[in-house]
Amino acid sequence: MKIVFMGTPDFSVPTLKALTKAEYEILGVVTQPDKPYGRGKKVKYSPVKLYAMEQGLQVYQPKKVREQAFIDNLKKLNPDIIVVIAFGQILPEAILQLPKYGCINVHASLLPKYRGAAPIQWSIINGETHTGITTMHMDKGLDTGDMILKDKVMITEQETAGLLHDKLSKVGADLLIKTLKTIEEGTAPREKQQDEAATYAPMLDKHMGNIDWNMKARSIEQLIRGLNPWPSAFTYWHKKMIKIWKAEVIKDFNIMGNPGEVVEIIKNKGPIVQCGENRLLITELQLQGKKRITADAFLRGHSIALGELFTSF
RNA sequence: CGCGGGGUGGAGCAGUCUGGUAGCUCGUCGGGCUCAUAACCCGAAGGUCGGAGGUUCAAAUCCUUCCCCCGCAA
Repeated sequence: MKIVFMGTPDFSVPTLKALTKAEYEILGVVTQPDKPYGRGKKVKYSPVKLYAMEQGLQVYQPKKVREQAFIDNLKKLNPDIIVVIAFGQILPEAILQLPKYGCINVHASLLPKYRGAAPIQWSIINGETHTGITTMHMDKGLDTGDMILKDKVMITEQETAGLLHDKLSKVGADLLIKTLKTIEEGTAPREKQQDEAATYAPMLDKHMGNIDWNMKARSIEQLIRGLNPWPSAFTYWHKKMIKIWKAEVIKDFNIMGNPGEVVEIIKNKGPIVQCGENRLLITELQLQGKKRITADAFLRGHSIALGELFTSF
């Protein structure tokens, strides 16, 4: 089975790694073009490119995969199948139909739920108890193709998007190898998605992390975990941005003060903030320009007074 | 050369502008109080103030340079 791999971020790497370990013939690795990235605006390679180079694999970085030159190139390679995982570009029909076995995709949710760019984060933000990986035959739509295999993963109460991301990327690698085997053997299942049951997990943006203290404590806590490590949940205190990395829901339906108000300070733990429903004990945070520290450590150097407000600007 | 914040005993901060014996809140160790304590009281240890060079009678503080961490923006 001759394979072309398409992927870009960390999430894709374990799958590429699994393919190389399973000794599939990888004709080429397609990843997003190098861009200035990070502080100082330096050009950095994508994680997939770094790994591919390390393995001596041929790397392709078309600006747009729909360019004819790239498609011609792909035809010359003549792959049996194209494996796509978190690549970052939409594939045109011409590519979808090019390989004998088509293009298969590894998606980080149990389809048809959480189609789209950020399924991992949204599953936590929405308080799901489980999610998973689905492999599918790609079609024109966004994550709408016929499903092949699925693997379910539980979401724990402590789960952050980062942890779940790492778990799922490994599960995805294993599931892809299984999927390829079934395709080779001709035993691959093929199940249509029920579009009525579909939900979307749109791309995250920074503003989502701005905590609205009118929300329920539970929802805010899920938001904090779902946006950890990126783009992170934050609020403002004395005009300075503070990222909230960890918090616990404190159940008490009595309202004390306004949403966002510090209503209690627990020594050696952190401040308790009133929310729209229940309260939140902040246990780990990060002041702008500073390192991420426990709320306990924060309180040794800064004094937060009762009645102070966390605000959204 | 994208913008900006920061590196001070084990932790988190102040002090830097306006050079002059290194401070605060904790932690640690010893002692006391207490039925008891993470509470309170008394005492102690612990710092080449990120590295290098320079200015000065004197540098955490001023100048030059390097290293590292972080926020924004991408």
